[in-house]
Formats: sequence, C-alpha cells, structure tokens
Amino acid sequence: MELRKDIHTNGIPVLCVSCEVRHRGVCGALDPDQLIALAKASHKHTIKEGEELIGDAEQIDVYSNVLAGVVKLTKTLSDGRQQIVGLQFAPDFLGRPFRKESSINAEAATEVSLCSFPKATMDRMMQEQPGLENRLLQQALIELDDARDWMVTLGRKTAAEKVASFLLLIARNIDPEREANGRSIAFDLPLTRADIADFLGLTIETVSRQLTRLRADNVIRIENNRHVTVENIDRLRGRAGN
Amino acid sequence: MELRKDIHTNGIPVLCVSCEVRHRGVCGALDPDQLIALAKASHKHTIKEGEELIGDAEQIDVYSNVLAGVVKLTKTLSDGRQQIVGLQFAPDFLGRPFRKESSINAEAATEVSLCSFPKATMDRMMQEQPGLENRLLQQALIELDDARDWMVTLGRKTAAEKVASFLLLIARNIDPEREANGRSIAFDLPLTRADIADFLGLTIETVSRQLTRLRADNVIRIENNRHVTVENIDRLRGRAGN
DNA sequence: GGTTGGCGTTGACCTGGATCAAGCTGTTCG
DNA sequence: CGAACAGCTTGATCCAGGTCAACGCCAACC
Repeated sequence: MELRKDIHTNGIPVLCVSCEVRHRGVCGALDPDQLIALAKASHKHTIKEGEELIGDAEQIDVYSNVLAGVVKLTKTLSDGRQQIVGLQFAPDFLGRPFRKESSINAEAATEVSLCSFPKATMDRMMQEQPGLENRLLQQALIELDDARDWMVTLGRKTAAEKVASFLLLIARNIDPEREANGRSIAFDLPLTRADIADFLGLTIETVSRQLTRLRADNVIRIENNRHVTVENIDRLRGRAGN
Repeated sequence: MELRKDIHTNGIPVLCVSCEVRHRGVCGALDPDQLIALAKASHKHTIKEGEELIGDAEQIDVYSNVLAGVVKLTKTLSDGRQQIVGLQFAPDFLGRPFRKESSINAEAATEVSLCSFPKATMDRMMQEQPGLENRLLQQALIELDDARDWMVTLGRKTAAEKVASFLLLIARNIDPEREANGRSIAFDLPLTRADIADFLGLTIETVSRQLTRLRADNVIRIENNRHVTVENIDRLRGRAGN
C-alpha cells in the first residue's frame, strides 16, 4: 500500500483518503500510524448480490467495513425456516469480536462494497487503542437497540404494521431521493419480497398484499417492483403502529 | 464504606468481598483501587416484584449489577401492546452507556437484588480502565446474540415451539435443581403467564394451552403454577424446533 | 421466434392462534 | 366467615395471515 505525505492527506493511506466511511466507521478511532498499519493489511472489494460473506458456524478470520450496499444477517432453523436478524448499511462494522466462529450468516442483499482486514490485526489494535473498543461498543449498543426495536415489530405488530415499519426502516437507512416539497421520499428496496418476508416473519404473499394495499391507499407508489416512492411519510408512520 | 485490609480480603471493599457476582460481572475488570472507589459510591438494595427500575424515556443516572432475581426489559406500543425484549439475570449489567435516556423499561420480574452506582462514576472509570469497556463490549455482544436468537423465535416459530424455547431459556439461566439421574431439571418460573406471553409475542391463553399440552404429553410437570419440572430435557429440546 | 426460470401478484381456501367468555383456585381483607 | 381479586385454565368462536394454485412480467438463452 503506497503512502502519500502531502498536506491534504496528512499521512492518511491512499486506500483511506477517499474512503467515505472513514470518519463514521470504526477507522475513525485510529490515529494515522494505526490507520497506515491497518490499511496495509486491508483490501477493498466488491461482492455480488446473493454471495455469502460469512457462513454459520464458519471460522471468522476477517472483519469488514461496509462501504456501500446492504448486507443481510440471517439465521436458519434446521427445517429451513429463515429469519433475517439484521441489516447492515455503510458504515457498519461486520464481524464478531471475541468469538472464533459465527452464529449467523451474512449475505450480500445487494451488490456490496467492503473494506476487509484480518481479524488478528484488528484484535491487536483493539488492545493498544481503547478508542477502537469504544467505537465497537457504541455500534454494538446501537445494534442491540435496533434488534430490540425489531423484536417489538416481530412479536406484536400486524402484517400491515410490519410492512410499513420496514419501509420506514429502509427510508431511514438508505440515502433517499427527496422531493422538493420534503414530503415525498423515494428509494430502491434493497431486498426481494422473499427477503422482506424473512425480515418481517411473514410470507411473500402477505408482504405483496400489504404493499398492494399501501399502494391502493396512495401511501406509496411502486415502479419496477423495487423503486418505492413514499407519497406521504406521516401516513406511512401512522400505519407503522408505534 | 469501611475497608478491611487483612490477608483474605486483600484490599477488597467489604461491600464487595462477599459479592457473588464480583468476578463474573463488570467489576471483575477493575483493579483494587478502582473497586474501592466504585464501592464507595455503590449501594446494594432490593426491589420488590413489579417495581420499575428504569422508565422509558427517563433519565438514567445509575447503572446496576443484577445480584439476584430476574429483571425484564420491556417495550410498549402507544396502544398498550407490550413486548419483553430481554431478561437480565445475575451477574448482568443494567444500563445504557452513551445515552442520556433509556428507550426501554426495566422492571423487576421477581424480587431483585441490585448493586447500583452513579453513571458518572462508572463513565469516568471506563475512560481510565479500558478493561471495563472490554467487559461491557463482551456483554453487549452476548446480549446482541441473544436478541437475534430470540428474533428467530418471535418471527418463525410456532406457539408450541416458542413456549418450549422459553422453558429451555429459563432452565439455562436459572440455577436449577438437578435430579440425580441428570435427566430431570426443576426450577421456578420467574415470570407470570402474562409476562411469558409478552416475551413470546403470544396471548396468556395460548401460553396456558401450550403448557397444558406439554404437561399432558409428560414433557414437564407443573406445581403451584410456577414450579416446573422438566421430565425429559431432550424431548423438550425436540419441541423447541431449532 | 419460443422456452425457461426468477420474481411478483392475486384469488380461494384453511388453520393456528386471537378473542370472548366462563369458571377454578388461592389469597387478602373486611 | 364471605367477598373481592389476581392469576390461571378451559371452551367456543372468529379472523389474520398462511397455504396452495394460477398467472403475469421480463430477462436470458437456444
């Protein structure tokens, strides 16, 4: 990995200079020397939709930062029933410190761009740089809050409320196109109907029907199955039942 | 807080000497000086069943360690639907670092014994003792794993599987009486039927019926509504559908 | 061009769990 | 003692969402 030392980059590795998530992600906790060391061992790469990143009960030897795209975390029962237990967006950190093997699957829901580095390197840095552990703790606590919010959705909301909640979640996490009036927001769904069903604990058919209903009631518009325009965010919120 | 300095306690505050969770809980990360400082600001106390520990959207100014009993973490929708999003047993840490106010309710499910200390004291120690943050990160990651496991239960399991999974969860976390043959385990349910329903995303009636079915099928015995004997752990596991 | 296969929608029907209602058991309290 | 109440169980009925099946759309491929 080369290293430019001019004023602008200020000792920041080229790999990282243009990195969009550098400040928001875990790397933001590193000082320049550490960033250089980590960048040396890192590589950016792109994963195609549907490819598996981490297998259940597999050794984890790399951590990654999500630079772009959406990663779905899934769990599967022995008879094949599946549940998506989390979605990771940029600049989330992907990996499970303190454990040798993963208890979940991670799969690219869309095309995903990652910056990966060896677990060992990161683990060593965690010990010498407490700020890193602090960042990880913050992210873990946010993910825990999210997971618990979602437990309410899974356990207590109706199918209609689940689908509305899902759309709001995506709108919040995907960088959306906003219309001039500020009321209308548009985005591409990063998941197929089957994925949405697995996320919501529903079937494909129920998801489809609920989307149709939202469309029929002019709360959203859908083009090409994936592109959603929320006509009225407040009406959508009203249907999410919080 | 007094301080005995004989060989056995080795500079450990009296409050902590007999503490059953000292090594397993977050305090295990502190050196003797820090433990003394924290103990000075700490106090042990007991909370009766049903009492609220942390209110939703309330300021959190104390953290606590659970010494005994079970704390339920709940979330409630505006129309009153409730979901239990976590159960805390000894020696779990109770609190939410990095946030001023809580987004969940914490309530004593049974009589609960706590060791509480001011948030500010702990937050200061976190900065000077990285091991503390490490402990918290470890607990947060375990809670995250648990939450995600439970999402599968909520989203994809049947009522029968949910109830069996719940019994296994309790058997795993409550110190159970074990019978000689090693097959039979007994414990008291720390939750009412209503709480169990809120934990499983079911109604009281469904929980009751599923328990009745497990009893009719000789998988469990129930005395006084609360005392459960698992006749055959493997049969119970078989019904949890993993 | 036709075929195949993935993905989504829609309709008809069924069922697991919710809802509504009654009653049982044990405890507290006047 | 009886009344009131909390917690739990059980039965009858209902309905939201699952299941099964048909079909539409579109892209890839021969």
